[in-house]
Amino acid sequence: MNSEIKQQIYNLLNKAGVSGEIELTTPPNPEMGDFAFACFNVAKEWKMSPVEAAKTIESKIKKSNLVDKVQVMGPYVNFYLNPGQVAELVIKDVLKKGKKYGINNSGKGKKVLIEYPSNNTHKEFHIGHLRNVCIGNSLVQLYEQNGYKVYPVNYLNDFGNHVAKCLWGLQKFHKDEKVPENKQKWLGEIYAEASQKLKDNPDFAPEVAEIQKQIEGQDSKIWKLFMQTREWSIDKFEEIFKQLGVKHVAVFYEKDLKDKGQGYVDDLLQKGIAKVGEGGAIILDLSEYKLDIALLRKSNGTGLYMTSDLALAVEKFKGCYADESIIITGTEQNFYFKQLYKTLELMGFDKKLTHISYGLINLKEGKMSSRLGNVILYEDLYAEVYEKLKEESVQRHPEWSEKKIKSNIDVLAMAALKFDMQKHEAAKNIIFDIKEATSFEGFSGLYVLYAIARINSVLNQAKKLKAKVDYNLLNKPEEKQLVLFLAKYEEVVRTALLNYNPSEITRYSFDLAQAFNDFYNKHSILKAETADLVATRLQLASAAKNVLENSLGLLTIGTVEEM
RNA sequence: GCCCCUAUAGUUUAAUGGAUAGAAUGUCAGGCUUCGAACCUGAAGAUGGGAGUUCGAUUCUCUCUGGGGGCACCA
Repeated sequence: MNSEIKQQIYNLLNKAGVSGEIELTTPPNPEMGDFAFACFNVAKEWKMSPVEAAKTIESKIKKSNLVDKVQVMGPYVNFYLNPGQVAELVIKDVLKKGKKYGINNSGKGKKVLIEYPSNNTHKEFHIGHLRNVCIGNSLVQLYEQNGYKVYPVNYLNDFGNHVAKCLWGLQKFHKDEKVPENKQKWLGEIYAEASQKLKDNPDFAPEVAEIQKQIEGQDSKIWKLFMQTREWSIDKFEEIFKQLGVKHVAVFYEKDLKDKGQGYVDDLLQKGIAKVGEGGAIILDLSEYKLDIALLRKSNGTGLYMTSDLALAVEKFKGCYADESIIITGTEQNFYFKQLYKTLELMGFDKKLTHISYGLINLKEGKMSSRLGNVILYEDLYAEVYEKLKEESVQRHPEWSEKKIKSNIDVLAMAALKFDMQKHEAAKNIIFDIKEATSFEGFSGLYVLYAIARINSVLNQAKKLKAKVDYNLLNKPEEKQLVLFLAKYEEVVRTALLNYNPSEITRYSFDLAQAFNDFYNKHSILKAETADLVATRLQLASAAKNVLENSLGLLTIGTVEEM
């Protein structure tokens, strides 16, 4: 809620004898008031029943300009705000602050590294990576807009076992094939195929291990192929990142970190923290922290993900002076990251490390895995959404040029996808239904964009007229609800950042669009009864547009004039 | 086998221990000579089972059942 409103209600409660931290809630129904103070805690303090406490507060409270009425309902003290007063306060604030409305300065002077999506070369970029990027993009925005200095970085794993598998498959089954146009996709498919073959026939394992050794040893037999295929992958990723609006300030590659990581493993071994385990592998016994045993190096001497991750943690902080490093991965790596962070701690590494994880995307048909064939590739998904939107747009706007249609859909398709990826809390597994994602009805990015397009249409049709803005005219329930929604935005931004949870913004932007549509359908803006009311409602509409755009901006979703 | 996460309308989901569990979609019934119907209004529809803590539990604890993930050479 708007801090000014909050402060005024706090003051009233303080004067009525309530001390300490005050929390206000929203009553279940607007007829029961706009804000509520629950008296359970204060009742304990005053040694009376919550109902008595509420009555005591009511009798001591004085009304103000802003607060029209105070009414007790059971253990709650409910506040009714004056519609004109609250409208003036909120709308003026929104229009004055513009793009800066809703954000705060909580991050001033703080620096944060955000690492995402840290995907693998030689594999597909699928819908799970899309979810990662969407969450990462939004976190970058949330931090940046709230005053933090943000360093978005990426870590491409170009040197792991998956590369060996892919190159093995390529050499064994696709050696003389003509390389298709979409090379990255081709490599991804070969990787998936190789994984499957290896699973079906474990006898191939030594061949893959040999290739892994060749790669790590920069053997000339494989190095050229490795570097070339690596580049194919990276080029495509860069293209995708550009389209999604990701701006990494630095990219780290496992290729460059593995040796350093091996050095840290040697150190740990020398210090007696790590030891030689079964079969000669280097391990770290973390069982006293209930983290089992971490494997730092394979028995054949080659590295693992952990090996390079030790070096990455250190290298990331060089060149930027961040206080904290955030990394975004799937929840399946939760345990691994606990092990990694504990290992770093034992190494003496003392930076703040935060692991944000997001749930798996399950398809209606079953689990998503890049090892199996049932993946939805980002490119395919985008193409499908794009086509569907194009069909709709051409139908609605036959007079639009192809160029205009394209530039419009570029924005709409991205909005649809990014919104859909952030509908739910990051940590939750989600079930992805392509039909729903491409339906554009209800809880979708297009719904919000449509509300903005309608506001634009109204604003463009408004004629200059002699009229006086008078916020007291905004006395309809739908107008007041819309105003209260606008006021709530600050708090939504604050908690979304606190919980690392952009989905709170997503939901808010939809709720706000809904509140506007409700108002729009019941009351005419341009044909309102008086010129003054027209002018005032235009202000309300502008404010709604402003906050809708701000909230979508945090989700890195752009908007269109018309659609 | 051990550890972690999770269970809310037909489906996808929301709810710092607090008021009548909120949406979307689907179904049914309505609304464009009225600022853009990719919209709006209305109806029916949910907390997996059992115990416990509490004035009060979707929320905390235990247990059972179901789902997901992880657990030494994958990432």
